[in-house]
Amino acid sequence: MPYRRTPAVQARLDAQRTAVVEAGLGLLAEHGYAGCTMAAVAARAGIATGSVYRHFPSKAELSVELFRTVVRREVAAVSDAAALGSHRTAADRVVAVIETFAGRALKSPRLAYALLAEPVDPAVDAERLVFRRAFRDVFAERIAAGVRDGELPPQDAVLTASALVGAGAEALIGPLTNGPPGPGTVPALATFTLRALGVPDADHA
Amino acid sequence: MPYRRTPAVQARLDAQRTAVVEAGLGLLAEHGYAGCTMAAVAARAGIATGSVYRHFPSKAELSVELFRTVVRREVAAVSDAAALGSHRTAADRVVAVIETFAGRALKSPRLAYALLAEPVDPAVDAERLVFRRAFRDVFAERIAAGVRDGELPPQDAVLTASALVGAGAEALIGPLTNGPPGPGTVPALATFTLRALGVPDADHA
DNA sequence: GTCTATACGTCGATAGAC
DNA sequence: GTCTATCGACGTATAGAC
Repeated sequence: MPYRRTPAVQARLDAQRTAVVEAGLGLLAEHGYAGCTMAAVAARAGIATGSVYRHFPSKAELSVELFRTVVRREVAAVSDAAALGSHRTAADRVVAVIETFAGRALKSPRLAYALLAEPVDPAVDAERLVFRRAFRDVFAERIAAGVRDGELPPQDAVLTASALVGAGAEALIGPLTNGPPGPGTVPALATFTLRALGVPDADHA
Repeated sequence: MPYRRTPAVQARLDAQRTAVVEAGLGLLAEHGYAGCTMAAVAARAGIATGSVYRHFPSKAELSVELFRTVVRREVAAVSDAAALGSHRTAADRVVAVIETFAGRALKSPRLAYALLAEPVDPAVDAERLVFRRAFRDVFAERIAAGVRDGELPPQDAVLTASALVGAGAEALIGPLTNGPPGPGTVPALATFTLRALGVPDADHA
């Protein structure tokens, strides 16, 4: 009779895989990809180095999995922030996304840097493009709605959305790398966003 | 008597190195990093694959050299664009940088994509950070001047500069990847830039 | 330019599930 | 008894220090 994987074994394997991912996320948040060595991940997960390869064929694949997990979490957070409330302007919602993301980033600077800018394997780099498109879509939907309602001046919603994604990411990289971020970063970014959307300064002073 | 490298030999080596870089730049512009295999570079330079390693110890190092060469060229182009003329506003100069970069990018889409977003070796990724800082500094100088003169509303010049770098880069990635770029891209980016700087729409309608 | 340190990925041996 | 999951040390490549 051939060997069959019993539910108990499968459950243990699943738990082990989860432990690996959790360990990786912890290391990512503390030391970025630089601290995510296979040996360190294994040690934190309580298994041997070689055993990690039972779940992920290479470090690159593990890194991609970690990246995707973090991205899912962040996209959910900003989507929620954008959806909250029922009578808010489109500009308000876009700003809420920026503020939410920036706030979370500044609270977990090492993780945010890993997500946004840390030099990484090309496989993870490719995922960054996906990540940005997801964020762009969250923006574009709101901006298009604002333009339709006449709340925002005419503009190419997708282009503005892309630009805001890039602006937010790049503006955070500086504060994330150069020591402690100043307290004015998030408000400054919000002002930038409102101006870029075409909301006159008088309307948000 | 030990082997001495004669001037003639040295000259030939230098010429060969130049040929390698030129070949790499050509391939980069046509097919991005994906087309820059060591074999292809060697073939175009008219030498054997192994000979490339006489000049660059690894593909990563060659890639970094190519990246730096392109970046030098682009930074020079936008710096010139920003410096041109003697009585232009700071906002004008910032927009000129954006328009120059975007215009050049859309004329060499494959090269621009390689420069901005193509997944690459981490060593090149690290260079991207340097590249963006250089662009940021070009912006920040002009923005700070504009704020000092009262031409632009109060703002953190470095933050706005970073944001504009990210915005320009990200806004171009879409058009660069999705087939032929629409003709409205550059003007739309210019409008975004002016608004983000805090120039009222009335002043540039 | 050499040398050391670090990290990825593999492998044979062992323990344990079927 | 057979097959599999796990261990952890090893080979190899590479990067950084001196």
